Amino acid sequence: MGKGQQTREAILDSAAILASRIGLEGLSIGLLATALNMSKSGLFAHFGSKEALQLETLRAAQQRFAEKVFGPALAAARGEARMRALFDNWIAWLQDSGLPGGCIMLGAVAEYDDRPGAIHDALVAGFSELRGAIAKSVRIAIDEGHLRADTDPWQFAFEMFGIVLATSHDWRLHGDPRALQHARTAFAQLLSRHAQHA
Amino acid sequence: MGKGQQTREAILDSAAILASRIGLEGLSIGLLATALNMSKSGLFAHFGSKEALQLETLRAAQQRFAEKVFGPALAAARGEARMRALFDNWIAWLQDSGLPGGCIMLGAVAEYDDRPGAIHDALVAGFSELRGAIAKSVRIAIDEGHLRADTDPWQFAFEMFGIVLATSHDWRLHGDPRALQHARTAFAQLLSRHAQHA
DNA sequence: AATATTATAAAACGATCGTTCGTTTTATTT
DNA sequence: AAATAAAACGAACGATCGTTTTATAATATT
Repeated sequence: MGKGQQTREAILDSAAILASRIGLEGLSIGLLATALNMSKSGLFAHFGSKEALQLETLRAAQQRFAEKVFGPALAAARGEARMRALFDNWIAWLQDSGLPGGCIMLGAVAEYDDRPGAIHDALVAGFSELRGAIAKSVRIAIDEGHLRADTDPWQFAFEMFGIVLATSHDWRLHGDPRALQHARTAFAQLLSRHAQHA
Repeated sequence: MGKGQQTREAILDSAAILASRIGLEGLSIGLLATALNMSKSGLFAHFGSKEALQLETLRAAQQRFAEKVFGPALAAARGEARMRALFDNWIAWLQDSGLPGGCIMLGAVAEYDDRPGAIHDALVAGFSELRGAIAKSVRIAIDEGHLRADTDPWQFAFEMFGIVLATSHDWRLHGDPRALQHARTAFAQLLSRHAQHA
């Protein structure tokens, strides 16, 4: 790996920390350069525009989510076990994504849900893919006979997502540790509500 | 009402529109002044600081939420009917809060959940109060014999909040109208899961 | 070791930020 | 109608924003 690629990754690591705290929009090249003991222009040259830096930061966050949450869940057995793993990993991700300011993507949604552009598009694509992957895991659980056949995968994914969002809210805004128990309880009931009983 | 109060309210109306689109932080006095055909300094004098303007904008949004969502629900009969009214009003609020950029408070949470200060405190207070009010409405429904006695009001409020958050997400980021149906289905099942059967 | 390429730096750009300062215009009250 | 207070203005402040230009230092390639 060349020197350029090396600093580029260091920049993106630092950018993720900053973006998690102040958002993708608030991410400033000046602050980022100071944090890295670099010049603004030297840093800037790596990306060519702020939007490119934001996009790369977002892309890196999406990739890390895939690695830490989705990837490990694929190691679990098809069906209910995998869904439980996915949920557990996701909740763990909320508590510690390795960043001080919480999930970059959830933060970016609030900023860019109504601002057209490349970042908006990347968010839509990412969350659509995520929701689709959840729905798919539901379908697999149905096929495996773990969930009832009349379970609506999209409805299930919607409710699961809601549990995650509420957990994130309570955990981040209120620092409420009960959120984790609430989440576990809610998901257990969501699962049992659609469970295929023998 | 004096002239000052009059323009002050016009400013806050315009500020709500801007803040809903670009966030409380992105709310700029220059843009706001331009939108109102005022001078920056003239506008600024009404509040004395940007943070004061942000706080007033937030406070106005909280008040409008109370008027449009919570207040009307109190007109419904105690218990389940009131909870349904609250939920319906809330979902309607997500679709049209009168602002082009969605709920200001939900947006502000993403910006200020980890930034200490007066805005953070106002958000914590507001959402705590909201959650407490939901829990209270659950307790009333239990007392009225509509919900089972072993229903945990906080758990219920958590799940209800999650449904709202997921609805907001799908509606705003994806513009997905199915979100409304998903929300209704989820809430109906949440209610029936805790329903006290005769 | 010499050369070509890449990476970083320094300085400056115009724009906008929140804020302050006098001053002037507009309302309100006497 | 005169006196007073409130409100809005225009200009400027220092700071920071993203970006561009020009130049130097470090790295890779031959």
